[in-house]
Formats: sequence, structure tokens, C-alpha cells
Amino acid sequence: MRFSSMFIPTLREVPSDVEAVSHRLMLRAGYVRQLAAGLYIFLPLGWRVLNRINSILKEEMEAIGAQEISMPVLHPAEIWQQTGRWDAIGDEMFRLKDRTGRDMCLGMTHEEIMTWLAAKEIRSYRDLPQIWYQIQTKLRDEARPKSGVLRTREFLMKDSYSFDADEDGLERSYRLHAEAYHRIFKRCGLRFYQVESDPGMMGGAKAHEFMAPSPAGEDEVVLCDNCGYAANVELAITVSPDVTFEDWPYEELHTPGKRTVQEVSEFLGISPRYFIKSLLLMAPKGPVLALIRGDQELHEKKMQKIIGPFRTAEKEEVKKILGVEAGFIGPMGHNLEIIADLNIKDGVYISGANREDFHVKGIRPGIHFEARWQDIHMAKEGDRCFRCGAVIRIEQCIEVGNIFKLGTKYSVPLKAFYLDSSGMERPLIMGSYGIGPARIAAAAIEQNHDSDGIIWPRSIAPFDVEILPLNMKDAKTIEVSEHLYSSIKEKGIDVLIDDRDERAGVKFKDADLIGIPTHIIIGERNLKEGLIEIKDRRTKKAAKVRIEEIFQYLTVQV
RNA sequence: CGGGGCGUAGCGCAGCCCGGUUAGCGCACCUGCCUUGGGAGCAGGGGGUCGGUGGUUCAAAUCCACUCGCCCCGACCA
Repeated sequence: MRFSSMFIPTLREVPSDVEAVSHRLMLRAGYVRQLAAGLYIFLPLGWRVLNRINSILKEEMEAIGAQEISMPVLHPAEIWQQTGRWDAIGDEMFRLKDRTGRDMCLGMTHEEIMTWLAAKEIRSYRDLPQIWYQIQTKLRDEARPKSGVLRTREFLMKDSYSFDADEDGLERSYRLHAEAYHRIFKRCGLRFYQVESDPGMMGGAKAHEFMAPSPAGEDEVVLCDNCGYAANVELAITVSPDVTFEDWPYEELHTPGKRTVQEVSEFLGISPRYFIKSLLLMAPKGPVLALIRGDQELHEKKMQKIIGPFRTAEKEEVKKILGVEAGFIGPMGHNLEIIADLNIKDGVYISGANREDFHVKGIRPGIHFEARWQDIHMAKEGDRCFRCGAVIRIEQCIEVGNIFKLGTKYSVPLKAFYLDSSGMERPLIMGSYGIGPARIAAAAIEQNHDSDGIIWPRSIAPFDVEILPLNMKDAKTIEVSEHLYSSIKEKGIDVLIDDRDERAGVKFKDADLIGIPTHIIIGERNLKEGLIEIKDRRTKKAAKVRIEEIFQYLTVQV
């Protein structure tokens, strides 16, 4: 392609409120433009990148026997009502009515529609297994679109769905996807982790996310470099660093006006890790007392999974329900449900005395109070792996893909049954698997850029090579450039030639910004000696080579 | 949905507090000259319902009310 006839609107400046690196560079380098909040236009360069990613997706999907199909974006409400998600999903679903007043919605995912098709067409175990996939538009009315292309209201998704006769079959389809995903992200040049994740609204038993580390990511992942444990913080289990407990006798301490763990800890000169923090939560089934170690925080999502949506109690409610002033609550002697974090199951602690201005030292869990033991604290840096005891670390990540074991969550309500070899009717066992191509592109930029611009992994770059004729007024430069351009093209290499009548500086800056991996620089000076330059975008190293030898270098590099 | 910020030329911004010439700057764009290895220089030029509506005032980009949009933090997130 010729730069002069391709629409590549590069920008010197970008609005100051654009934060994410990938967002800024995609705008500056002319890959995307924003239409409205969470709605993006992919310009020629951006679309080329997506297409290259999509062909990798297709190759790897076909390789595990997945078959590409295409589903409508517009869905009738009834199918979503049958699985209960019409009501379970809130404002995130775009809803509308057709001219006859029939409820419709725009597809945010396709479990329902895929299962509908399977229910209609799959009869026998002989039809199984099936894996169907599509690369198609999804619409979600996000509460807060952000970070450019990373969280949008309309986006492309590779979504696949597996239908198996039994759990073993699902296990196989799930594993095939996990392996394909590893190959995909590797081929796309990403650094990534496969982590355990919360199935959430998708339902089902087990799920994993594929996470590309980047400060622009919205997710936090707990990683153990020692044993390989990796999980989203939403469900990661960690153990607090070892603590040696004192054999304190049970005694009340006068702590006038000291309410928070921080205050009492400073007052007594004892570390917060020897404290039990008591939080009164108002849950649907009534008040619950949550106990957390003094140096840790309650993980609201983990807690919500146990007791449902809750809020913390007001000061007056604390007094009314527990008969204690907030700040002096202790775990002892209450007549309500107590859920305590597993980390405080052993030890000797300090907590409120259930009496104003007093705390108690020497509290022994299991002796002085009983509780339901659950993992409810937030994992944090410095915690230890619950499997092997090594210190874990936490990394910020972009979720580029996910895989879910759905089981029969959709097949039962949508009556997707088949007959097994003994003639018995059984529900299809399903899995669903997603990848966001635009997130791969953004993550690739997040992980591969420098102060001058994007550095594309070769596999997903919009072009393999860019030719930079520095002086378009020099006949020899043009002759050599044009000759190279056509012969490179003939070899099937995607090449862009910057044939604009611009100064050398402009071409260099734009080339670095756009981030095509290999640059061929054609300047008058070198040309006099029959030389041209081949330069690597990542290392910025350039080599002078004889014009006729260029292909030896290209075949190595491309 | 809660908190904060911002809407002025294609893009990036100043002006607004403290109302009053013809609304300004940089980039981009057009013409000419010049220049061609890291976003050149000189000269000339075009381009604005100051997000919208209503109000206050002799007078509104500027003050007030409402409204729409966008960004950031949080909640939420198949």
C-alpha cells in the first residue's frame, strides 16, 4: 500500500485526558477514532491489525475442530427469559421493541442463541461433540466505558461454544480451548497468564481467564512464582505472613476513646496483625458479623457470594443490634451469624470488649467465640500462597480471554437434550469461550511501545515492512524505492511505502509512531554507494546493506 | 448510579474569577519562495452559531438555572 493513498491520520497531539498508553497511541498513530463514549471506529491501519488477529483466531479455532458460523446480533427476548437472564441482567443489556411491540435485545453474548440452535438440531450422541464459533459484534451498555478500546459498549468477540455428551467430553473441549488460547496469545506476541476466575453470571463450575499484564488493566491477579498458583483476586486465597503469637491471658484493657484498629494499635504499641476487626454487615437475611485480621481488608465480592448483597451497618444500627458503641465490638457473646476469615482461625488476639472504652486481649478463636470460617479477606502483596507458602505477588492485568465450564446451565432451561447410546434423554454439557481481538491489540501496544510509538509484534502488525524514501524529489531514490516496493510485494510480504512528499523527519516520526516492525530507509547519501538501510523498530538498530542483498535480510527478519 | 473535571477553528489549548474593541495562540490546511537523514524557515491567506436552551444585563465565551456530551476515580461489569 502507498501511504499517500491510504488514510492514516497521525496526530501530534492527543487530548490531555486520554490516559491509557494504548488509547493514546492508537489515536495518535491513526488506528482508531472515537464516535461516542465506548464506541470506536477502526481506521484502515486498525482494521488491518484486527484482521490479522482474527486470522490467527480462525486458524487456531479450526485447528481444534471448531466450525465458524454467524449468529444475529438482534435477539428475541423469550430465549433470554427462558434462561432467566432477561431479568438477571440489568441495565447492561440493550433492550428494544420491534414494530409489533415484541421485546428484543442486542446480543451481549450468545449462550442462549447457540443453545437454542443446538436444542433444535442436535438429537443424538452421534452428533456430538460440536464446537461452534463466530467472530462477531457484541453490545453491552457499560456503566463506564474506559481506556479507549479496552472497555467499550460495542466490540468484536471471538466466542465459541462446545456441546458434549458428558463431563469427560466437556473436560476435553475445555482443555482444547485452553491449549488453543495459549497458542493464540503466544502467536500474538503477548505476555499472559492463565488464572482461575469467578464464573460470575455465566454460571457453571469452573472458569479461567487469560490475563495480559499491563498497568492499564482493570483486573488484579495473584501469582505464585514458586508453585504456579494464579488466580483473579476476586477468588484468590492467600495466607497472611507468619505471626508468632504471645500467650496472653484473657484480660480487659482500658482504651478510652480509641476506636479504630489503628488507634488502639498505636495506643497499646501492638501491631494491627494481632487484632480482630469486627464489621457489622446488613445482609438480606439479617445482620452478620464479619471478622477480619486487623491488618487486612474485607473482600466485598467474596463476602457477597456468601451472604448476598450487603451494606455496612450505620452507627445507630450497631448500637441497636449489638448493644455496643461502634469501635468497641468484639466477637464474643453475640447471638447472630458470625463469619470469620480463615486467617484468624489460630492465634491469640485483641478485639473490642463489647463495652465502651474497653478492649480485650487474649482472645482465642474457637474458645472465646465460634464462627463460620471462610476466606473473606482481600489478597495483598506480601501474603503467602495457600498451596506452597511462598510469597505471592499481585499484578495488574487486561483480561484478553476467558473460558467457562457451563455444564447444563443453559441446556436444561432451553431443553437442549440428546439421546445417548442407551436411548436415554440427557442434557448437552456445555462450555463457552471468549476472546476480545481489540483487547489483544491494545494489550500488545501496552506491552510493546516506547516513547516514540508502537512496536508491533510481527504477527499482528498492519504491515511487515515500511519503505521510507527520504527525498521524493530525487529520481534515484524513487527508482530504487519503487523497484523494491514491487519486488517485495511480489514475494507476498505486506509492504507500506511512505511515498508522501514529506521531509525525512516527518517520515521517521510517523514510521516510529505507526510501529511497523521493519523499516527500509532509502536516502541519497547511501544510495551513491549502492547501499540502503534496514532498521528494526524495536531495537532501533540499522544495518547498511547492498540493494540487491536486501531479501536475505528480509527473509530473516520477516 | 455516586464523586471530580472539561466542552472556545480540523486537532491541542489560552481567555471566564473581575461582563465592555474586530475572541486569541500553537499545530494542521491553502498559495508562493526556500529546504530534504529525525515532526524545517520566511511571507501571505482561509476557517468560529465560544456544546445547547432559557434567564440576568444597555451589553454575556465570561454571571445564574436547566440540559446534552466527553474524560477521570469509585460502584457495577457476559
